[in-house]
Amino acid sequence: MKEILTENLNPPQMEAVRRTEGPLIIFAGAGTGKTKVITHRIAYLLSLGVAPRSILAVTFTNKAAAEMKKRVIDLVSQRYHDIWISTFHSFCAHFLHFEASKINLDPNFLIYDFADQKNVVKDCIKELNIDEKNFRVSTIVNKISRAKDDLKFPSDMASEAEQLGDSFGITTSKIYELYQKKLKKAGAFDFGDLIMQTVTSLRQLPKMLEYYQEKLKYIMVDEYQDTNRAQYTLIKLLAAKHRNICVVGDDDQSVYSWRGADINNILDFNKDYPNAKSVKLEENYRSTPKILSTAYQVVKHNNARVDKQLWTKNPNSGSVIVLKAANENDEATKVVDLILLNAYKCKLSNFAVFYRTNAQSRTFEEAFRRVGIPYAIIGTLQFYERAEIKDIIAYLKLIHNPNDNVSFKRIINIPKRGIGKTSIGTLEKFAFLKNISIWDAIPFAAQAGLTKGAVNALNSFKQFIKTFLGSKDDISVKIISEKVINHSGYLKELEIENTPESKTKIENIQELVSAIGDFENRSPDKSLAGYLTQIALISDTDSLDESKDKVTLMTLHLAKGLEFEHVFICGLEEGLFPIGEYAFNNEELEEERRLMYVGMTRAKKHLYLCWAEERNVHGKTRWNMPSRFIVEAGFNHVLDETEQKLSSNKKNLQAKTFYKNTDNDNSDYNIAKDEAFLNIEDANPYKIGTVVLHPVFGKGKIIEQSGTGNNLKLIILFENGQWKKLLAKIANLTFI
DNA sequence: TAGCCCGGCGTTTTT
DNA sequence: CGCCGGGCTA
Repeated sequence: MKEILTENLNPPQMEAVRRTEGPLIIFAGAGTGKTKVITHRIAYLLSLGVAPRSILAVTFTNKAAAEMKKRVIDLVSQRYHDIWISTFHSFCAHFLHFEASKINLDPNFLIYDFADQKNVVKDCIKELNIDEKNFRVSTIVNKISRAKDDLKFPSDMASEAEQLGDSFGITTSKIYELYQKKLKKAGAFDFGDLIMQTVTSLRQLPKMLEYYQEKLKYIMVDEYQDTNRAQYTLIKLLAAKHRNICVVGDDDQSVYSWRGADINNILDFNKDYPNAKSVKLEENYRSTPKILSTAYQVVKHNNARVDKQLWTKNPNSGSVIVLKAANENDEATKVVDLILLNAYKCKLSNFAVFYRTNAQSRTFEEAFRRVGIPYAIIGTLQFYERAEIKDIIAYLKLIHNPNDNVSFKRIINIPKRGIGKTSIGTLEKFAFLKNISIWDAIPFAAQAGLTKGAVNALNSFKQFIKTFLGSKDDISVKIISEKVINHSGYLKELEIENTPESKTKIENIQELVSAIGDFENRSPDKSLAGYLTQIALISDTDSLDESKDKVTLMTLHLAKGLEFEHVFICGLEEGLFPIGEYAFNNEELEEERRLMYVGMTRAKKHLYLCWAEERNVHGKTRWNMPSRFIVEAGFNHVLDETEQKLSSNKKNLQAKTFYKNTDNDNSDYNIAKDEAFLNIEDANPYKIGTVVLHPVFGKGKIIEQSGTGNNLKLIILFENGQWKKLLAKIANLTFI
């Protein structure tokens, strides 16, 4: 058994599997068989006689957890199904649920998602009379979430802000404090709370901590580079006794710092565990040598990284190509053309288009529609984020817990019951003063001054919800949901609307009902509470349905972990990718670069780097320089040629559409002539060579101009070596 | 109360 | 340009 488990592994993989005792860090580069190592390691532990219940493996996504579970079970036998393989969040949710009585908690807690959080923060801002203009709701939610990622309580945020004299932080800490009170009242945790509360409880209850430390003898963490402070602390606490902690990750693929992930957790692993063994998996089974070396050229520009270089036995075929477009439509057209050119030899599901921002997807969507190529946009609006789904879920949440004000407010007037903003505002204020939930305030609606119509509507709504309250634990979630949909008037309103949109909504609701049916067939805990917990923790990024033959479109962030024959990385322009208007700080730039690296290493055979000279952003045209990442990838001539073109200013300078990096296929794709830069003589003060002062970028020299009048565009080389394309009219330049 | 209009704003989002 | 949210009006 032990031999069988390790015989298909390469030497470092084998070492990683066999090193079961003591701290171990596995640097697992893209496509190096990371999941294989983790699953084999679990199987190997079991073969050594380790009890399944002593093993904990944590991942970030449900998809990864499911995949891991499946592969472990494939390797060993079914009877080992009770190994704890789950996401951080579901581990903590289970922990809190299980230990609820010991930590003085209602085990039926709700889990609030981002939208719920925003609603609560909105209420807090109103209640505290804070000027909404200066405190944007999503900014506050993010700040609160970051604080939780760092295990900071409102008081911590307050004292930190006071020390810095940061008035924004002080106000945010007040919002945070009230926010926590509201969540507590509603019996809800947000995602950050799940982790933070678990850590806090374990810290406060040494006996309980000891129990878990003893129980979980072997701990594995996947995607360790993406852990935040709270997750890091959780693992450190749990592993402190046996110290059999194995972390797997790739610092080069750390792209979530903006969500609290700290790349130093992986880079400093050896500081936390000085005797840690380190294994590097560098043999790549996915990509061609060309792709790997090109990706390495880019990522090696980063300083904050452990040096490692992927290599492969794969044959040197395929290509890495730069694709230059005149504008975003041209970019999409060229991508579509190339897919059509190559589609005869492979399936559409072998193609993926990556972009930095969701807004870029529209152009591609239009282009794909135009030629009738099936496509799937991943991640724009997830199933459980759709309004109609959230509405039905809100009904279920309210049935589960009528004190859930967020859900109450969401559906009180959906379908329309004639209870508008004013009524609900009045009732809410009343509830607030009496320190009760809105639900409990309904009997006082008339007293609170609501109109007769509103009072009646509220009462019949209450009656409707009440019909479920007594029996919610006895009838199935599916039946509850069907009753809600049919008897609340929700479905009827959609049917009457009878638009394409409303029809889609009805379909989605039907899909939800069948998903609930699935839940009841699968889940051991079939209660309404169990269902709500489950859906709160799942997203459907795994809705990537590989059975359908479609081109995949997604942001680079979502691409991590996936692979495709043909990968198009689009919008490779300064300011878009790397993103940002002004100069980066180096950390941010390095993260952008890692994102580029992630994108590039998704490609198995063909990698296309696309950029457009001109792009419509927020309704305005922007002129972009090619991304430094294209240059770093070794295509210096893209920049050289652009600069040359800018400085020589010759009409009809010939520009090759593709800059080939291999001698292989696609050489038949034709070269487009480019006339983007015309030589316009024009009486204006912005002569080429003039030195100007820009309020943000400082001193610079005009090296190019195009357009006339209001449309006069200048390309200015600034002192720090950056060049920017600016519209003369709005650039606010002064002559010096 | 509900629907319309206008102004502001505009990365990425595993749970 | 297109979305969202707030405020105004029928």
